[in-house]
Amino acid sequence: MADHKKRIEIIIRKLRDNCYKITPQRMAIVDILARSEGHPSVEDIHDQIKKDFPTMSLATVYRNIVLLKSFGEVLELGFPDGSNRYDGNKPDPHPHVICIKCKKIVDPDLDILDEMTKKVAVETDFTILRHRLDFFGICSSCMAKKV
Amino acid sequence: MADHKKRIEIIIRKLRDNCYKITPQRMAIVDILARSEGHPSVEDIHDQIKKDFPTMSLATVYRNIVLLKSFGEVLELGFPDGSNRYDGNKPDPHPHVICIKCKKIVDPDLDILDEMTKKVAVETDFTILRHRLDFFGICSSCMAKKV
DNA sequence: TTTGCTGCAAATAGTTTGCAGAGAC
DNA sequence: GTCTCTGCAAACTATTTGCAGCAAA
Repeated sequence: MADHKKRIEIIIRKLRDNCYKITPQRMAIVDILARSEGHPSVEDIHDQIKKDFPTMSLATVYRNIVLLKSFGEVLELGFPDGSNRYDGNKPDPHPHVICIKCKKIVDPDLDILDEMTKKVAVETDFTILRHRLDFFGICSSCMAKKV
Repeated sequence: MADHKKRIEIIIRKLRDNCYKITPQRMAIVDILARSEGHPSVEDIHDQIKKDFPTMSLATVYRNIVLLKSFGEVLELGFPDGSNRYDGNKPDPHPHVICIKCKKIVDPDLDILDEMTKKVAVETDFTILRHRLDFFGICSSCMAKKV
């Protein structure tokens, strides 16, 4: 079974288990988030769904994202400039590499991060629960364009 | 000379060099940011200055922070929950360890970060310009309180 | 004196909420 | 049939902006 199909099943089960209803709008949002290779924004999700549900309201997108976040099934990526992007495919915190030109977001593999977390815990005497690591730069295709 | 005094001098020189006026309100903001051990928010800065300038407006704080950011003399730490904190003492990007209980922010030493940045650049084929690394956890004193 | 700065208030953008009707179960 | 969900519009919060008077240089 395709990866995103599994994610959709997991999310639906969580919704049912917690007595939430499966509405077409909610399903459409879950569907986009579960695929979410591109880390869509609320606007992206809303725009995409409006093709099928012209009356879909932004409030519904926001409400469902809050709900899915509360289950830990969506990762919210808030950026300093105020923009928010979402990942419902890999909802656990992981590093991101962000192109400041085209806004593309890539997920790198970084095995040293766990080791680093331990070092930080020792040094600061904190109990570390989670982290957030973003690299900002320019991707190779934007670099080639030299815009 | 104390560290923050140097920072204040550096910032004042930049302002003068760029023909910006040195007003009492601006100085008060620079002063707080240059000390900024605690990574204050705009509200923090505003509240603190209102003791001396009861008419100080939030708009002035925002405007001056924008100005200082444009010189690279203040680091803005925007968080996913929408809150913003500022560091005018160490304005270059550096990792933070944040207590989710008392909101204290500590700066750890992390020398592996440069190495990690290089690895990411190779792996993703990005030109990395800057990064943002935050660890979220509970500090030892909040841990002891067990609230 | 000149020009930029401040304080106020209004505008803005992103997100949340109240309410009445629609729809899932 | 019950109770949650949705869509709409209004509310809200953090930040920005227009303007007239004020003050640094």
